[in-house]
Amino acid sequence: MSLPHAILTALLERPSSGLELTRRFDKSIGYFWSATHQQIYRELGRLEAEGYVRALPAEQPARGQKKRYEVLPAGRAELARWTSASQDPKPHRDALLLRLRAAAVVGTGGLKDDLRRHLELHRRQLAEYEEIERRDFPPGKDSTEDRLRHLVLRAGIDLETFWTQWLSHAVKELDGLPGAEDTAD
Amino acid sequence: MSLPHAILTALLERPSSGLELTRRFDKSIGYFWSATHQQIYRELGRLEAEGYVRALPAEQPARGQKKRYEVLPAGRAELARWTSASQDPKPHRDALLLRLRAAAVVGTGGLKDDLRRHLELHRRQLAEYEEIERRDFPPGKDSTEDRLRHLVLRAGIDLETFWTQWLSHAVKELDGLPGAEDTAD
DNA sequence: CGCCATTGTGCAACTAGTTGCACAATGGGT
DNA sequence: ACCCATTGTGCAACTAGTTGCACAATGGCG
Repeated sequence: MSLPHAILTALLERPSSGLELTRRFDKSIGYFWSATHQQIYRELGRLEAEGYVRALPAEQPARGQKKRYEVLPAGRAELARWTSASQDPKPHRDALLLRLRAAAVVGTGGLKDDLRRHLELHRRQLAEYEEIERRDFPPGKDSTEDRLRHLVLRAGIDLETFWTQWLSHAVKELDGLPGAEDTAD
Repeated sequence: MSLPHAILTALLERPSSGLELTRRFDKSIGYFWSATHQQIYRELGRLEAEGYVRALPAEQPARGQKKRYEVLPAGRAELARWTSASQDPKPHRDALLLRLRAAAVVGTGGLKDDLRRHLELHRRQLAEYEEIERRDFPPGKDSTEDRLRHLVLRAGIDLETFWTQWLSHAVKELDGLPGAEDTAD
């Protein structure tokens, strides 16, 4: 139940319209909390109904009209409450690990190619994060806000580093294995 | 849409009743694909209806009765198909990173304690994985199946290692920061 | 001027996962 | 013999996330 809080955070960083939010969710925030535009519009409606955000008044509130939202004090308070409240980690779900485990039973046929593909995707993501780090966090930028945001980015970088290493290892390991016995019935 | 495949994998490793499956999902498989007993029972019903598994016949098919399920050939084929089909990685969702980012805007009050708590949880999980590695994968156990399962376990170990390191670093960083300014309005 | 691709907003239906409860059988204690 | 805690199975309702579509405004192009 964190999408509303992700939106509040994004709106506090900068008041935006639904579409702008959607774009920003495709970058930065979306790296660890993704959302489609449909989710975002729906949630903006709810947040407005609850008095957490409001639409900045526009002359023409017609349909295909840009509506910018800003966070109200109640929204900021709610975000602060949520942020500091203790939360249990959600259980992981990783389909790739599950498939590898299944492959131990039904054979590794076909899986190897997909591992390679994932490796490539993670390499790309890692490169993107490193580019962001270079661009947004040059030495010297270390206000409190910068340090915290940098910390989040470091998590992304280290995670992608882990995945590229593990996947490289996995691919190598599968290459050394007997291979695709009983792939399908 | 992988719960049915997680269940098929578990049942191929060993035919089980709903409750046995539930227990095994609290260990091993559940480490990367968690499920509650309610989900499992519901899914077993579906898998049976689709002809992927069947209940081993018991004398008294009454209510509080153990029912053991086994995988049918169609189920194995479906699992093999799913395992080797290419799948895109699901977008991540990590509430802790989101909260950290929110904290850059609304202050870090309260968050630090929870980071420490999470650090402790990840340390415990890491220790558990390492114990499993010692117990189940002594040197020499390296059949194809063992190698694949070990690979999965390694992913778990490396992930928990990452989290403990990152969280240690994050806690240290927060300690050096001005602290809980505008925590709540 | 009219067409139509693009931008921006949104609803509705569906799927997956979670929470809360119910209830039968079993087996040990009194 | 009876109680009741534990084990095992399951339904129903709810919440969150995804997919598919719809439709208005804008602006460039023939």
